[in-house]
Amino acid sequence: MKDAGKRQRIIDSAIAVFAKKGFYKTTVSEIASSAKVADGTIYLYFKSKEDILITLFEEKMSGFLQILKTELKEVEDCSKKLRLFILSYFKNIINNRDLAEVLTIELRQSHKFMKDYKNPYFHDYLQFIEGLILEGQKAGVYNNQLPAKMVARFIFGALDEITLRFSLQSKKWSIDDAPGQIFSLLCQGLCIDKNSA
Amino acid sequence: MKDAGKRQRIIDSAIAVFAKKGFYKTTVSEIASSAKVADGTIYLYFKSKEDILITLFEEKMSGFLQILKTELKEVEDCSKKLRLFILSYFKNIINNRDLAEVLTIELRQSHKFMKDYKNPYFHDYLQFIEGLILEGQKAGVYNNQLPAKMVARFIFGALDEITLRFSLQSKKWSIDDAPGQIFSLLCQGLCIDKNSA
DNA sequence: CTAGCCTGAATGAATGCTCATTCATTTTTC
DNA sequence: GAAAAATGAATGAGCATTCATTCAGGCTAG
Repeated sequence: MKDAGKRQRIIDSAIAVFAKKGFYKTTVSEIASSAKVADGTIYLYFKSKEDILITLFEEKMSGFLQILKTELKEVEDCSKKLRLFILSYFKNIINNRDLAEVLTIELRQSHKFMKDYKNPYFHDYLQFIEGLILEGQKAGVYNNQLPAKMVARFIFGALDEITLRFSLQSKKWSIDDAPGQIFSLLCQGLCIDKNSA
Repeated sequence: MKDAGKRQRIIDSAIAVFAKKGFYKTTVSEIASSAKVADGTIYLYFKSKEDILITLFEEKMSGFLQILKTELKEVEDCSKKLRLFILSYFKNIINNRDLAEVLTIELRQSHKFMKDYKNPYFHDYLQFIEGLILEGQKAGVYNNQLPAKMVARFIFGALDEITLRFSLQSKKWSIDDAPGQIFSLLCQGLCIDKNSA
């Protein structure tokens, strides 16, 4: 019988190596040796190198979305939800930096390197953010002049960039403060006086 | 004498093909045939396939920054500057979608696939945004609780994501409205009432 | 109980294909 | 008619994938 633990080891090793060298520069041998497995064994568990990446996307992104949904289930107030979302996002990214790097960097080219793979999980994830915005708009708390889809992209892009580069930066801002600052920037904007713009 | 026009054609073809297939999936032959040039000719103008990409970064990013700086030179008011920046960013991205795709997607992995290439031009670009923020903070218009470096990343990430995906999206929001909406979101935030957060 | 058998997971060397790069030759330029 | 520029077929390195072989442990017949 095939070994689920071995399969997991391959995925985890792939995440680490992809994060370090990028998808194209990592060789299947490297994943194999990092997972303490023979090269050929990889192909007992996955169809191809690309299949490892796709599987990884699906399992990890849906897992992440699951966590987010669970964590926000209790909360009622939409701004509290948004704040918690940002916090949770940060926490998860920081604790899985390799994964975050693989998901976001390779995601960007996914439509190019996997013909007709549409990243349904990424789509779900964006829809989740969009849902948060729509809710706030319906409640009359968020400005409903702003298209929710666009706001969702905006938030995703901003969070993605900030968390992705967090570690590489000469820490001019602190990880503990960042989520609060981002929430404030998002909700209240950059300007001190709302009428000054 | 080497032909500057031919060199340019190679760069432009590379942008188109990289955008379509990604750096790793494009072959030098494809660039060559798209530029109507023999494979070997590429190597008279560039050291390697990677060198094409690096050159492309340097020339295009510095050119883009140049344009931005020129366009903003006249403006005094920092919020007008920010608004114009967003507008100009959109305009340039929309008119050079292939380039934008190459710069941002491949940029994300550049530190992985080119050993020790540090993207100085990207850094300059971020510094430029940071400068806009600092200026506004000094003028007392922008909230100076927010670290300018972080805000710059935030803006870059948001704009990057939105413009990058603009064309691929089922246009739920319009290209003409987007820059204004983004400016508003950035300056005044998502919430209708500043004290509701 | 146990010797022989069977199954299928695991291995890693061998295969073969895909390009980046080179370079001997041809063409253009002045 | 040199020198420079361009060509594109040939080269060979790198690497995903395959597959003949090994091995472990469970099952059966006697």
